[in-house]
Amino acid sequence: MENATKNQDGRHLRSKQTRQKLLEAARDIFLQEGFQNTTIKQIIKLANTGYGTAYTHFTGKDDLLIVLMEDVMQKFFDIADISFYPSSKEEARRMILDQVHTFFQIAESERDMMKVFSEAMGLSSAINAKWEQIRHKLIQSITNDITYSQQHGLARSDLKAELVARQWFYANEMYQWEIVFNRHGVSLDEIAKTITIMYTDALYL
Amino acid sequence: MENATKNQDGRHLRSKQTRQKLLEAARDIFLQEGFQNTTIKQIIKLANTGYGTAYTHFTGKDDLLIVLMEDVMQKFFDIADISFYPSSKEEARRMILDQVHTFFQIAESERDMMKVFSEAMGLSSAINAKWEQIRHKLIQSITNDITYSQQHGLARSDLKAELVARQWFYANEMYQWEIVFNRHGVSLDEIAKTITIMYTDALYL
DNA sequence: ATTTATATTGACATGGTGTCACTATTGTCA
DNA sequence: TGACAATAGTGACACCATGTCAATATAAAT
Repeated sequence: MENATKNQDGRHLRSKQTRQKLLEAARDIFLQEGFQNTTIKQIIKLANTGYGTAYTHFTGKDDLLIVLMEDVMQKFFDIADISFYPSSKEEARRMILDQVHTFFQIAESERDMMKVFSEAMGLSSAINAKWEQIRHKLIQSITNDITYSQQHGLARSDLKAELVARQWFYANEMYQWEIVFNRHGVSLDEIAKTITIMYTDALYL
Repeated sequence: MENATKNQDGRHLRSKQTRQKLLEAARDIFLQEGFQNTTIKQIIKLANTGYGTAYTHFTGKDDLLIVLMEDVMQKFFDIADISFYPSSKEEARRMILDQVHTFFQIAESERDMMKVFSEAMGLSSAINAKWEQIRHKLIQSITNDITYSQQHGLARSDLKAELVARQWFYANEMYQWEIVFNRHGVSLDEIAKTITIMYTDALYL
């Protein structure tokens, strides 16, 4: 009666275990094969379930990956929740630099999964929509930070906060992909520093 | 004898015509259906050729689109070739604003094709590589412009030109996609102005 | 023990792809 | 001109992944 979650069946338990097996198998295969090359067959084989089973728990490959994305997404959302109430340009710069570092470090630590996401974004509109959520939340958060700075006389007010926020976010996002794919000889640190200086020198008074 | 191009067969001519028919049909279908939903079947039907014919002229869907991309790519390359020798911050700002406008205007005028490219980039690594060429060329060009400005005492020299160039390009590219997909109420003009001001105020002395 | 509810299963229909052996067309040369 | 060569075009076919569904297995309830 108190057990509010659900009918605490053994059935339900079995179902949850199967689902979990599928998710873990999917993770392994995705990491090994990438999104495109992964087939349901491979996943159910590793998970040791029947073919149709995958479809009773998930709507398809996309859905499987989306669930796996959610962990990583949370890390990004956490960045948006960092408080931002600087009282000077210098303080703002320090705080922003920290955020950029955090952002880039997620890219590094989750590199392999991020590669899969990147591939899957182009292949699945559902996954794309999921990523769009991250974008939206982070841009929203940056917009708030800029607005705060403007209202407290720290930042120039002649530009629309949201337009500036997008510009800033895009630079971050794209550099993040560069880091994921190791496209650069330049250190993560120097990138963070450079883009932060450009941003804060343009925006803050 | 003088006809250096090739064996001036009627065969060769016929072949060229078939190829052209396929390209035109592909263009129509791509615009109508998008990349993913387009099938070779649809293309060859519209082009009035046999199924296998498409494969003798092109390696597949990707290849067809890549050839169609080349026209548009040229427009982007043209931007990179615009000369840039400003003698003051103000002049630099004007010139850069012009470039941004041009860049955005391509997005607008080629909107439908750009949408197809965008979709296809995620689906085909060959097409992705093609787009990467555009990125590379434009970033290279911006890097040169920054270096010139630094060497002539117009721009700060404490930042690596290439890092700044990437940051700038990414903002442009991402906003361009927004324009392509009409994601914004804000005018193209205000976007161009905002990002240019941010960029030049940060970089130029 | 019987019935009901839920979970699992794999065979099947579907649809697109790329290949390849074959046909058709055009050019060449004796 | 007729035979042969070279090139272009063709569509049937094998392949493979997907998602569905009717059937089956397992657990719960009575």
